[in-house]
Parts: sequence; structure tokens; C-alpha cells
Amino acid sequence: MKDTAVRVRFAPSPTGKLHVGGARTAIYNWAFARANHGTFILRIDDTDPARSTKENEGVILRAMRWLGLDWDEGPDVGGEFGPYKQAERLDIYREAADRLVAEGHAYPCFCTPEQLEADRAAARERKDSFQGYQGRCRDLDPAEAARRIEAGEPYVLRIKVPDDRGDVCVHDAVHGDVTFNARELDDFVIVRSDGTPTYNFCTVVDDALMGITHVIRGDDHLSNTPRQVMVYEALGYPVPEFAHISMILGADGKKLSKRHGATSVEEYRDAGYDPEAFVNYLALLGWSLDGDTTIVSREVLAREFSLDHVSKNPATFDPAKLDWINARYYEAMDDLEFARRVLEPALVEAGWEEPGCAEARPEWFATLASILKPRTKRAADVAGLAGFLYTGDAPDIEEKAWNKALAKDGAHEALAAAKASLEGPADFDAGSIDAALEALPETLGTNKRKFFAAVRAAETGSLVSPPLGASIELLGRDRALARLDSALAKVAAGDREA
RNA sequence: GGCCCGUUCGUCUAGCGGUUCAGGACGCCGCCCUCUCAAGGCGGAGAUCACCAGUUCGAAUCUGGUACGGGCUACCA
Repeated sequence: MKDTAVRVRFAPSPTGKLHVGGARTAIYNWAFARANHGTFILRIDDTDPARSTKENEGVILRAMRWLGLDWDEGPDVGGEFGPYKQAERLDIYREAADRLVAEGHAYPCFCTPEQLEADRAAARERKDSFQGYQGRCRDLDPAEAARRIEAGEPYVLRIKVPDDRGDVCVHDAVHGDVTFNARELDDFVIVRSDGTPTYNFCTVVDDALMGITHVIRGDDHLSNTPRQVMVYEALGYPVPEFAHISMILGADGKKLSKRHGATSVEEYRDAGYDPEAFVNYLALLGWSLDGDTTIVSREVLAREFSLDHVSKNPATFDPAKLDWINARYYEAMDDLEFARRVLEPALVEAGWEEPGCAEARPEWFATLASILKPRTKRAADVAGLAGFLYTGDAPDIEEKAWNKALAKDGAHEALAAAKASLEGPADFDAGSIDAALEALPETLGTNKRKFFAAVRAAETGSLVSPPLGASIELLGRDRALARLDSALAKVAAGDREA
């Protein structure tokens, strides 16, 4: 039970950024490895030099680290089964392919693309249920083949699917046993005419050599799995367990793409999401702990994740739920942590604060955190919520705030009274300010609603803001009074722009 | 064309033959709290379990078919 020697891998192609679908696959692999005390391997599948870039590789590794998914073996950390980049394993594939040919499990095929296309068209024409490779070169005389290779004729290497293979059963942890008939599998290409190996070949060679016990990957590979099983068998390696997870869809039920908004992990990081919340949300998209729990920390994931709670059907990405989960993680942070991790970056980004500000003014930031935390779903909300603190001594007053709160009878009296009470020698903390303000409406003979609306408009320029006492405390006595003066002048002039 | 996969509230899911005229969460609606906005508390609407046959005393749960969606069928990964 303890150590079943589980070895899993996440093998992204550096042809783009880390997509949320890929991230979820990575999370499941990582969690499965951790929950089983196994090994999590990161491998870069960069056999396609045209589309793979070093830059994307860096982006992916960075995204993985941001998500907090640590790997035990990989391109940067090494390991005894390396190298961990397919581009550096070309010799290994070549060797494996040669062996297959020598043992009669693979053979050279000289058919031109035109020939293959013609065969396919013919099969289609006669409504043949099988439209794959027709096996023209399958039984070529080895001497003849050698002669043609010698003569420089281009050729590919194809796997030889045994014609008596019968049913191929794929053991899939989420779909159960899936059976295919080997007759439907054609002798697919394992090495291209330029000598490079194909995906279905290298993955198997790598997974086998790296001792992968469970292949957890996207649904789109399920149909290719029996082909890969042919390679395992030809190579004489044990076939691993599989787990094919569904893909992630956009709100319209189509595969998640740019049209639906952010699709890369990087974008969510930049939007200020908490990485653990993001992992939490993604983990729940297609997996459940018990049907009731929605907050699943990385730690719990690493302990409780199990393949048999992975659902078969595709899941729709729901940004609203991500936001909600993200807010739960904010809620769980203490004020200073929230200030440091969420507030400071957002305020620095807005150009209002300098790095290190939270450390320098812990009290001020703790107060800000306490009022903003329950109002923040994403870090991106912070600027809108805290902006009023950075608008100087005479902030603009929104037209709506002016009309509804200040261009009214009693506004001047309200502001004057507020000013008088804030000028006093009393303490200037949220509680004291609230207490002082609280008593005023009654003595003025006005209602709380109107009174606070006026003060709020004067102090924040808006009808909506965090609680007034704390907001005023954050502004500081001087600025709070200055803003009242400014508003008082405008009210007296009867002009919002005055 | 062939093969394979999928289908429970708008969304993510629980369910693994009877204790479910289907439970939780997000979202939505209402109430409470309240100086605004949130947060929080309480409550509500929302799913004939894609459809049709069958097996069974009994099916969301098992079997077959149909429909719809998706994947693979490349010298892409």
C-alpha cells in the first residue's frame, strides 16, 4: 500500500503556453503521484522542432512552479532516466526502431504520399470500412528493401501489427476496459522519411524506458492507445495502466479556446488569482473528493486524490466558480498575508504604491486588508476598490454621487457636522470614527442613509465604498478633513466641478 | 465511411439495483444583518437522471438500440 512504485509523467509539447486543460492533466498526474507516494516526472515532448520553442519550454516550467506542482525528475532537475527532453533522445528512438526492424516488428515502407492518398481514395470509393494503410510494403522481401534503401529511395518505418492479434484491451482507470480490434489498426508510421520518430512511437519508448506505470492524459489519446499498445508489445515492454481524462469546454460547449477568454495558466497568474485556488478549481473540474467538499487544498489533493473519482464527461470551465473559490482562499489568509500577496502587487501595478509598502506600513495595510478581503474576488478588483484612497485632497465626485448625495438639502450641514466631529482630539481609528459619525444624523435631524451618503460622497467621491470609518482612518485625519473642505466648497458653490 | 468515448439542476458534481418522487457546491431569487457595496446567516426556485426498448419484484444505476456531442482514423502532438 505504501510504495507501489507509482511513476507518472506530464509531457507537454512546448508549442505554446500551458493551457488550462494541460494544467489540469499536470495536476492529476502530480496529485496521483503524491497520493501514492510515487514519482512525478516532467518530460518535454519537443519532437516537433518547427513548433517547439525554448521560450515556451520556459513558460511551461514557470507555470508549473507557479501552480506549485513540483516534479521529481525532469529537464532541469535531472534523474536517472534522462534525458527528459525528447529532442535529446533521438538516438534512443533510432535504436529502438532499428531493433524493431531487426526483430521483424517493423519494416520500411516506400510508398509515396501520392500512392497512399490514392489507396485511401480507392478504399473510400469502394466503401471499404477500412481506409487506412493497405500494407503494400508489409511483405516486401528484406533483400529488396535493403537494395532500395541503398539506392537512396525515401522510406518510412512502419510498425507491423500482428494480423492474429485480435482484441486489444486498454485498461483505463476512468473508462474501464476499452476494447479495440487490432484489425482496425493499420501499420502506422513510427519513423518518418526524414528519420524523425513520430509521437505514438516516442511516447511509448519514453514511457516504457522511464518506467511509467500510469499514463494519465487527455481523452483525445484514447483512440491512439491501442496503437501504442502495439508498440509496447513489439518492444516487449509491459503495458501501463491508463487514465484518459475529458477535455475542458467553454461556456458554449465547444472546446475551450481564446474565444472564451483566458486559456493559459499565465493569464490567470497575471490576473492575480491565487495559485492554490486555481489548482483547487481545476482539480474539481472533473474530479471530486466526496461530492460535498469544494475547498481542496494542494495538501489534501496530494493526500486524497484518486483516479476513481475522475468523471468521464467533459466539463465546462466556469469563471464565476473560480472567482468564488479564489475568494475563499483570500478569506483564509490573515490580513498581512493578504496585504503582501494581493494588495501590494495590485497597488504597485496601479502605480500607487512602491514595492515593500506592506512591510513598511503593516498597520495601515492590515486595516485595508480587513475591509477589502471580503470584497475582493480577484486581485484585479483591488484597484477599483482602493482607488479612492489615492485621489488626493480634492477628489473628483462622481456625477451620480453629487446628484444623489450632495446636491441635496442638508448636505452642507452633514459635512460640516462630520468635519467638526473629526477635527476633535479623539482617536482616529475606524471604531472611534464610526462612533462619532453614528451619533450625528440624529442630532442633525436627518436620517443615517442621507447623512452617510453625503460623507461618503465627500470622502470617496462615490456612492459606493468600503465601510466609512475604516476608509476615513486609512485616508488619515488631514486628508479626510481636506476632502470635507473640498466638498463643502463645492456644495456651497452648488457646482460639482468647483 | 470505420472505430472509440461521452450524455444527472444553467454550471461542476454525488449516486455505483431498493434507505433518493435524486444530495452538495457555484450561479440565480428572496429574507435577515446593515451608512453604500460586499461578506455572512437563513430560505427558495431549478434535473420526468438525453431518448426508446429490455432485464428485474424493483433502474439514474445492468443490457441493446437511437439521437446529439466529441475523439481517432496524418510522414501533428
